[in-house]
Amino acid sequence: MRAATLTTKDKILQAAAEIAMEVGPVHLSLDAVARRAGLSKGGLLYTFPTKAKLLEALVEHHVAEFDESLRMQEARRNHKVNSVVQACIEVYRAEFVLNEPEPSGILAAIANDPSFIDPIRRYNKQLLDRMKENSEDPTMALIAFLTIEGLRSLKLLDMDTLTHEDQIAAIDGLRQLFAPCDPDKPSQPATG
Amino acid sequence: MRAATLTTKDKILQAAAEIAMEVGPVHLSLDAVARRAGLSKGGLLYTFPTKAKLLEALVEHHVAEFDESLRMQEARRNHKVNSVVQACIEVYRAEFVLNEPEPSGILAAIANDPSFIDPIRRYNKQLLDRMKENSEDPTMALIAFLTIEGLRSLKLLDMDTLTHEDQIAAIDGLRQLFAPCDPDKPSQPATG
DNA sequence: TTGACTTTACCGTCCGGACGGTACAGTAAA
DNA sequence: TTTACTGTACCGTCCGGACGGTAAAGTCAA
Repeated sequence: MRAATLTTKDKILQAAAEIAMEVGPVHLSLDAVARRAGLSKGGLLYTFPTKAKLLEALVEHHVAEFDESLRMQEARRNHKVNSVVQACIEVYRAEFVLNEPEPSGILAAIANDPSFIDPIRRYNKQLLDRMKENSEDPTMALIAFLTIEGLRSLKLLDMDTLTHEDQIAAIDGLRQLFAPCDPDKPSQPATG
Repeated sequence: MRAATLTTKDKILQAAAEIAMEVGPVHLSLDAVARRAGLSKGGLLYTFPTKAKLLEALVEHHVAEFDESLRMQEARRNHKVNSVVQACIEVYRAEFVLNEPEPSGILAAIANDPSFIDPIRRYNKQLLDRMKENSEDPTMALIAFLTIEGLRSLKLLDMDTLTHEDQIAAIDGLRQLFAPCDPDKPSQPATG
């Protein structure tokens, strides 16, 4: 487990996600992943003993990354009203601003076995509950959740339905809908 | 081409979509589809000469069905403001109320070849444009589009993140956000 | 209305290739 | 000496698709 350069595991995960997005999850072969990651098939099988383990890791990695970003955003908003929704918006916004192409590879996992989605299912359910609890208007929390889910799904499927400007407009629109309207915070925070 | 009972083509399409959702698009084999549809592999290949043609038909079918429903909903709302957004909401609502499980199979198509998504890409782009043009507030149109896209993606991935009540709440919430607030139409139409 | 022919809608078999996974010998750094 | 691989060779299975056949339904002239 090195830290300076990209871990072998990370290289493999990234390669797998890229290939899946390029040629489609069906044609995601271990041979191709190994080649793209710059190691042999033996080396790949050494790191991930089966294809299923690789796909599982893909999903785990995706959830873990999102959760980490979310908790960071939440931390700076001490459980105030709408803070979970706001944090979600900001996580998506940060991804978008950094222009992460995010070929997450979860599509590949699901395509191989629908049950790989279970962790995401659980995570999202829990996240939505927290959003609703923390919000003034549970229905608006739902809509916020779904809007972000919509944005994420478009990215997941590599759809350029929204232009860059549209995406900014959507994010800003969401932000305003859930902006803190307290007098002590007259406008949106410029924290990003 | 009979009309009384389900067409062979439709049976195949349905079988393919079902299998894809059950075992994952990767394991969608022509043999399995043929078996499920109640014919031989030869018969299947007679109807769809290649797997690609089958997947293409899956996507086409999906888009065509949605478009038909949408146009019907639009027809009863003569180009009034927000009518496109409203129509979209009602189409989703109708699907939901009828409890269509919609194993649409487009995931299978995309999984086999990402370029199969192109027709959907084009369709959605055009739809979003129409939504924005037809709406008072383009940003809110965006949010409506994304919310519905969120709902659709959850269904596409077979996610039960939202309970039945949540879905109703989300749809009703959307409806209210885009309800005609003209004096001549004081409340939501009960047309459903 | 019969016989000749075409079209439609399949069936069953087979083949080549791709893929997941195994086995194992070797190697270079730490 | 262990860890983290490389590289090669190979196995068994599955799958897409080609192909040859066939039974029934329709067409049409005599």
